[in-house]
Amino acid sequence: MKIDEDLLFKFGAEKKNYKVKEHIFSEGDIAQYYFQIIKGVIKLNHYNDNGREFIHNILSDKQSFGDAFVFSEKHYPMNAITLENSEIIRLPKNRFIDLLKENPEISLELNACFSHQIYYKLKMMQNLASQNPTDRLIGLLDYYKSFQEDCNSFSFQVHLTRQQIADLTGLRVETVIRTLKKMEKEESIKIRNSKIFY
DNA sequence: CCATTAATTTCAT
DNA sequence: ATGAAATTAATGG
Repeated sequence: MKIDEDLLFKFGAEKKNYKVKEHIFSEGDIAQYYFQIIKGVIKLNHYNDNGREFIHNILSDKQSFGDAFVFSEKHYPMNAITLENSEIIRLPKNRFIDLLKENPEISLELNACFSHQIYYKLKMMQNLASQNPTDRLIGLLDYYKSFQEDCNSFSFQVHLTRQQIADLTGLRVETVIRTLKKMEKEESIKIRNSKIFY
């Protein structure tokens, strides 16, 4: 989701700068803001009982996060942590709801975004249930490519490290490396200087 | 350069 | 086939 920044400010949003590795919110906090990235990269993650990290999503410029939680009184089930120094706009949730009431077209657009998110979350879930590492990777790549304009094959560079891909798919980094190589051989992806194109 | 981080390989299970 | 540990490559200051 992307809302015009001036409009957000008009409704009382504030801009905040975060250093790399800072928590924007943490698991257990109550959602009180709509967040949108002006510039930077953040990850939404969770640590399981063994201390292993699972990344729900990695987001960058012009993308929002945590939006789904402002409509309920739920606690966040995950952390939001910056991966780079980032500028982020935040709008208190009641003001955000005012904004939506006065701008029904944005409200509709938000529904479209939720729809997109739910669709891919569901697909990711199905892929994660698969034993086949290739399926999990393809699912992830499709998801990231879905934000991309250009749908030509190999036109999309994946800006994720091997480790991040592993944490997003529940695979080990070695498995990711081995599977990517196999996929390159099968020509479903291209790799140039370790950069992945899909 | 040196230090840090990421990618890949090795090796044991 | 998989993952921990070791090695090698790249990135950044």
